[in-house]
Amino acid sequence: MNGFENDIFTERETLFVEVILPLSLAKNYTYRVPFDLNDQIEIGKRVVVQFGKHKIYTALISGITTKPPTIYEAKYILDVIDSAPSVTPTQLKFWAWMTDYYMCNEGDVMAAALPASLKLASETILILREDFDDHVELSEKEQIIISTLKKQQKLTVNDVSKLLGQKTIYPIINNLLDKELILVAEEVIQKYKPLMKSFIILNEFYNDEENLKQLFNVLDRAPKQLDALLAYIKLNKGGIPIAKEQLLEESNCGPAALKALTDKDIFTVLKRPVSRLAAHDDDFSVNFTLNDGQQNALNQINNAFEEKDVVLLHGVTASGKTQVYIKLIEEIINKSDSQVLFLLPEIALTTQIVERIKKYFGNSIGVYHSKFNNSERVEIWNKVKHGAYKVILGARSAVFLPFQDLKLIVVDEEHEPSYKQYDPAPRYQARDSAIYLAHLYKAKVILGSATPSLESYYNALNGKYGLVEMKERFGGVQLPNQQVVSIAEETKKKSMVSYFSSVLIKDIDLALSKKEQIVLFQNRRGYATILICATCGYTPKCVNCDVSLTYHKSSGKLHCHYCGYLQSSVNICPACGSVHVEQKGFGTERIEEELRLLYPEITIARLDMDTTRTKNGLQQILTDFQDKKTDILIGTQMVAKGLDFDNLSLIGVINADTLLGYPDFRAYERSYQLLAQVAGRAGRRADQGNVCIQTYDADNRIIKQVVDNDYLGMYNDEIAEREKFQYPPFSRMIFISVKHKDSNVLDRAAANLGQTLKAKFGQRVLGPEQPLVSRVRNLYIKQIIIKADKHTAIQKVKNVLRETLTEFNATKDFKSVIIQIDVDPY
DNA sequence: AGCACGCCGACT
DNA sequence: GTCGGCGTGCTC
Repeated sequence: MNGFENDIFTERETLFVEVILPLSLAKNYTYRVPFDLNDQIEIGKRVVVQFGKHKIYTALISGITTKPPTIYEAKYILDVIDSAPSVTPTQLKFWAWMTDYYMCNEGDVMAAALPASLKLASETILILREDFDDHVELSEKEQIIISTLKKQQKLTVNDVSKLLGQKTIYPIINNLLDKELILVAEEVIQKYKPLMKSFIILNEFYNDEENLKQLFNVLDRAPKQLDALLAYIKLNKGGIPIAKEQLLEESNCGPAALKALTDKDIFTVLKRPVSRLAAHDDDFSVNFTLNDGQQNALNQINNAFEEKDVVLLHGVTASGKTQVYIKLIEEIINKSDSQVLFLLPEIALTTQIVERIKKYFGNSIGVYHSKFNNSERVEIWNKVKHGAYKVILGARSAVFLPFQDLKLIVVDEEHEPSYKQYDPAPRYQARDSAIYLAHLYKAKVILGSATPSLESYYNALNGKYGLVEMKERFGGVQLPNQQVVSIAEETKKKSMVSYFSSVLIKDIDLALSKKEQIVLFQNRRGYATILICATCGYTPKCVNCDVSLTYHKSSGKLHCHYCGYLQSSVNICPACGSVHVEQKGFGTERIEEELRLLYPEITIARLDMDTTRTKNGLQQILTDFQDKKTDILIGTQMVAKGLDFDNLSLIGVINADTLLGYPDFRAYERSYQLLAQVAGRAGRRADQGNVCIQTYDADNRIIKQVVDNDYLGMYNDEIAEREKFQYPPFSRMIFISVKHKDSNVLDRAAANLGQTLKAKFGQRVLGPEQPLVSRVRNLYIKQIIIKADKHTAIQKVKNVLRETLTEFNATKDFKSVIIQIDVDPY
């Protein structure tokens, strides 16, 4: 073969691409490239492929090869969507790492990483054939479908299912296809549509002054149209089209006048895509100076970055960590044209801190979190990709953005549990993932917290991370005065009024008399009242899950907090017929009610999952509190995070025991963090604030440590416990959840898997054990834990585990057993 | 994920 | 018998 022939051969070479589908599939799939798309193929570009008989998906090219697959015939890709890769090679590396580290599928990561609008999917639709024969005999159901199609020309598969009220519909659809009455098509839903707005421009003809003068004369008798024209001339800057809204606002004419002018060809209307994202002010300016403590911290951070890639900034509440971050960010983006990622817990992103940072960085800042809709997310994605955003404030999913030149990642409140995604896969820790991401970009990471996670502090003390401490509160703000009230004692003295101790009541009265605001904290996620029959002890339970239902006053119904099951409340015990059905336990809703009885004239608001479900719910509650429309705010964990109010002087913790009693090795650490955080909200500016902690366990060391502000004491106690029982950071944990709808099958499966794993890892395997809630959504659950020794290569453990699970799932009896893996489950 | 195929109980 | 639900396997 000579070179010539070879050249021709390469030109017509058949290419195959390996693609990632946004589905939870164990492997990637190979498609064949039609010749005419050969030169468009590039890793990171999105392609349209058919997967299965009906569905069309957006897939991502992850590899290119010329070797055809041997055991099957590859399908052709249908199209290439992108002209330039949507996903960068660095992102793909990050995805691969996440897939491997968190033991999930690449498709899981893709599904989580790409904004929904970048993933098109198809929907099967039915349409009536033009040549269809009206005389064919039809069954009743077929009749329904056909007559509906005559009325509305297309139906989705889902519509048909609803129309007939049954799940199995494909046989019916197939019959209709056979009878040549309908066609099915795949309609690809293009999810991202740029937002189009109307712009107005004056016909060129009137650029000539003489013509314009004439126009004025003509319009003399149409004052509204004249107004519109004058407004146009006023706004006009060198013939750039003017937004219709702006023109309407400036003139006092209505749309009718504009329409008249357009009809006369004096104005032309142009449709143009505009950004959905609100524009901010001009360029940024960081115009404050750090105090000595902050400047010192900044210098130390910069010094530490010389040797370490990660620095932990441990600063007490109100020490002004944010100012330090801002200076640090400013230095970075001034020095080079690079990017900074600023991670925050979800909840903090809707509050003041964002406004504060926006103030400094203006237009070059982007915000990314779950409350944004899809189209907004794509716009942010693109702006990050093109480098228009220098600073990105985001919740955990912001680690997936297509950064160009990332130089720094700030992880604020690094101890926050919300950095961990629990469901669905990828079950990733955004803080830990950010550290790997930074490594890929050769960027630095700063972890900040007033109460660092034990892992991070341990890493810092052991030299893996740099450590910078800020011990002074900003502007000499005093620590709040914290008091612990024993509920047990007050109950004995009969001085409790409902859930409130005499001490707390006194504090509330005092604050109210001074017109200061109050936050009451109750760590029960919104709802907690369960019903119990006083006669027989019966408690209504969820039909799908092994949990008691909780009573919601607002809906008057019983809710399952795990699967969303709803049923009406009971007045008569279904088990024994007794009418003595009582409420037990208390959540924020109950506290609110009791408080209203005590303080009927006071404005009370509630902040929890129930009241913040809507897009603006949270913001509204916070704004009202800020504007002092609310006197008392009752809330769950949410109140602990990122809130910063001038006039807040009292924080009451209704019951600290619910935190401490949690059966988890991290319960004490979490309790400390939460209580310290809550306390830190009191009196950030004004005089010394007050914190009142009610508890049955007044001697608990964690409560003492919170009151004494003794982080180090807490750390030392806890780290000793962790070492003793070989919990992280002295080991690595992998949780394996085994689920099945049959509890007997589950028991055997879990026991079998536990045994197999014990044979390979010995003592490091714990369980199978029954979790707290042993049935969710009709699936029984057991848990196996692997505590991998810190010194053994975790990679090896994972490899063995992977093999074991593949083998396990191939076992005949256990095929339908669902296995979920959670690496670093905290 | 979502569809086909095959098995099995319930209902005409 | 037949219809429809449900479990299982497969998709390049």
